[in-house]
Amino acid sequence: MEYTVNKLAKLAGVSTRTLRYYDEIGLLVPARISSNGYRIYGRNEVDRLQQILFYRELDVPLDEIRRILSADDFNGLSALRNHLAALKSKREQLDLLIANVEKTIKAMKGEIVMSDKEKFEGFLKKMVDDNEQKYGKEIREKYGKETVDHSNAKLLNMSREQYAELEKLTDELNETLKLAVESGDPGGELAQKACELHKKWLCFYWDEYSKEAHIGITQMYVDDPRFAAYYEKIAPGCAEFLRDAVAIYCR
Amino acid sequence: MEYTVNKLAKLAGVSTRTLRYYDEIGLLVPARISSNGYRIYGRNEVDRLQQILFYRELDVPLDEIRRILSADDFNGLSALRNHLAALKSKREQLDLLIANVEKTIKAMKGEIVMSDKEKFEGFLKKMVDDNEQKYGKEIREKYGKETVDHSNAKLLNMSREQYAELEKLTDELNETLKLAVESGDPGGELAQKACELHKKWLCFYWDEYSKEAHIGITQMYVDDPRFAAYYEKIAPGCAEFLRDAVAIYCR
DNA sequence: TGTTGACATTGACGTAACGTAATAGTTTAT
DNA sequence: ATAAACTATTACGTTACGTCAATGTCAACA
Repeated sequence: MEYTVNKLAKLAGVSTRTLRYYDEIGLLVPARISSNGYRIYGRNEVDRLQQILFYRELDVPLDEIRRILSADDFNGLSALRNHLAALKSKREQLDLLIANVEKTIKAMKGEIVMSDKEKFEGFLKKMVDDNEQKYGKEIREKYGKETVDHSNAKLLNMSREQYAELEKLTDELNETLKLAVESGDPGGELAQKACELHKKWLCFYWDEYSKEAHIGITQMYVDDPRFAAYYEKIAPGCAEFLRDAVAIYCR
Repeated sequence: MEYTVNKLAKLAGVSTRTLRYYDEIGLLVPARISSNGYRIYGRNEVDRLQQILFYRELDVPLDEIRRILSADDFNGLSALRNHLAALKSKREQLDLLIANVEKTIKAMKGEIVMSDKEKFEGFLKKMVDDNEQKYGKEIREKYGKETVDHSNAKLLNMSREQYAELEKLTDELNETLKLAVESGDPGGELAQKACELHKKWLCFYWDEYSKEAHIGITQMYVDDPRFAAYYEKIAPGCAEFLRDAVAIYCR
């Protein structure tokens, strides 16, 4: 049950370079180093590598894979369930693409005419789907299936102008949020402006807005490392700040 | 029907940088450059971009996409059909992965026990599938469905030792081939050795060997740019050389 | 008319996830 | 004992862009 680099590499169908790289970035560290300096992998590493490859298959960056696998609350089983859901979602997306290609073939045979927009439909849906893949399950669990489906449906039905508007709103929100965090006061003017923008932003996805849901989702931004990471990129401590600000905003 | 970078980028869901990069590498050149130096894309470019994204979706390197799209015999319709087949093949692979994950979940719940080898089954099958994706259709068309299916089935059923043997044989074949090409004589000793190795190599995939099929497939190595590229990497003019050598070998 | 803001351009350097030598020590097989 | 097959580290190359930076252009508004 002990493998050297080559053995494990062949078993898993990856290169030895890959294994050394994973060691280098601390993603998959050998169980031990033998006296001659060779990397020795054991059962645990085999399992971990399997997990890694699963996520890699989904184009999850190695950085994030490490985070996922080392999350405090990491639970192999639930991670796999999530993974399974993601795979199925990917398959649905593939089905969309396949349908699009079939449609295109028909279009080329002159049977139908496709608009420029339609030509990229598979890819647009893919974007929605990526979103779904990342956050769908959690949101679904917390806010119910209909909310999410509705949200996606809304996104798909948006016109180009609406989409542009959403993009603009997003930028404005992020900018305001950044300044607000710098100001440091969750009850301040900037922060409350950010809350309002965030509410508007949410209403792009939601059909009905409630203060409880607003508070709930900002709490989730704090709890879920994926959301947290997103907001952390805007400003340090941003998720917490937004949660606190929204708590005041909704009072 | 005319788009500037930003317009086309938003339409297709890619970045403007991507479009400028595609221009830079000659993959998607604008229809014209307006007087102010702006890139202007038209209907043709929209279609071409759609094709590009299709292939990109399949992780085909941009280099190869360009080759595919610019092949002399390129036929949009048949390319799309090929693309469709590839997508469907990808979906099948996904199904395998999904099955594997489900199995893993069961294993984690203690219902079944998986061997180390089984743990990577989805990925091994993926390799077969990649092969299939690349060459499946052409071979299928020329040699019939059963030959290919059999070939894949054989590959999947191979034991680890057999697999190692195949790898070794492949290396030996490539090495001999390289030397043979350098010698320059298709009828020479080295070349004929290479032919024999190639025959052995083929027999790893085929159930029955025939001289005609051997000659046929080496001809295809010359005709099909994808195979040609593979052999070109071993030695310049390698595909042609092998074809000529095999013609002598089978006489 | 001047200025502003949203566009466009070309460099040019950064990045992720390895591939691919080059060089050198170790183990295994004949 | 010597070759073949493995291991190691170091280091530069590659693909497909992301991300500034510096600069130019265009439409609109005060």
